[in-house]
Amino acid sequence: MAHSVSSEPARVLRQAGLRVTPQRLAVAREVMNRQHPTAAEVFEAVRGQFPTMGLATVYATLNTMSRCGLVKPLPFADAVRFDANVSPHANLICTHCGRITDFEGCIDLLGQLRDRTEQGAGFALDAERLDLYGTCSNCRPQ
Amino acid sequence: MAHSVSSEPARVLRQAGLRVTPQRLAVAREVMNRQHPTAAEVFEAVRGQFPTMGLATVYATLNTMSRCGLVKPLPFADAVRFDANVSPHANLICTHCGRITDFEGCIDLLGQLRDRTEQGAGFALDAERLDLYGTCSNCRPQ
DNA sequence: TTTACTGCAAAGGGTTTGCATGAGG
DNA sequence: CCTCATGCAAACCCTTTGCAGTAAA
Repeated sequence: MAHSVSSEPARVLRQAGLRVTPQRLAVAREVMNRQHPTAAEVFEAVRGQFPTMGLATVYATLNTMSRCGLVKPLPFADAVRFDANVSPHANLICTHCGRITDFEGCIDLLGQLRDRTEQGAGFALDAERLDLYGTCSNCRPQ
Repeated sequence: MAHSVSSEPARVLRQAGLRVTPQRLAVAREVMNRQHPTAAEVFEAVRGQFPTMGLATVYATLNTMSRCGLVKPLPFADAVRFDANVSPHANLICTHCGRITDFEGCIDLLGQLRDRTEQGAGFALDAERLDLYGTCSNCRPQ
């Protein structure tokens, strides 16, 4: 890779036409490095570097990034989580430890889904949210 | 069918071990007859029959039904919607008219998903939420 | 310099809670 | 009868809004 890992968020922000502020960089870094964090979790992680930063700024940044397609908001019962992976995939949600991991091994099935809804219901598929609830490998008996 | 349509909700409630009150019957009827309503929508529909009924009672009933597996809560950005169809299916969400319709023609794909997550990530799938965003047949140009 | 982001406080809105009353089994 | 549902109001908490100050480009 030509760029350092730490420059990735800056590049992504700039490319979307957004102003690159230190606060935004921190938020972008956290949302990209963590697994589907909430705004509060990003806030907690970021306030160490910017003690004066407000939760409203975190929301503003995450909403701006959502509007630009850089992250995808996932409403859950307790709060909205933000997914930095905006390409088609499934979210594996462990009901024991709560961890959410991306699963890419089903992109072809999402393609089939597109055909099915098109032919079966005349529905033109644009995007999808696929949450799979169950038990992850760490939480299984063996 | 042996039972009248109107007795369905009562039977479902009783079978789950829940007390059958007139208010609960009304809530159960609405959530089963409507397409993924919010608590507020159920409340609006039910208050015609029970003017003294409170929104808190609607929430209490829907949460009780959720706990018993009679409905499935679907958190969205604006509010939680309740799905009376608890068997595996996809929710077709039209981004133009907002209508949400069930799509059952993908149960086999959900089965494949189970195998994929099992073999690909050691993940034991229990339940899923599949929301498909797009344009429904009514909203398409022909 | 211009435009947009930050930060703080207050408001908004969906959902829950507490408690007294009332009804189902 | 005993337990649980109802109804009302207030509280909760996540999220948004308004606005003055400030920094990116």
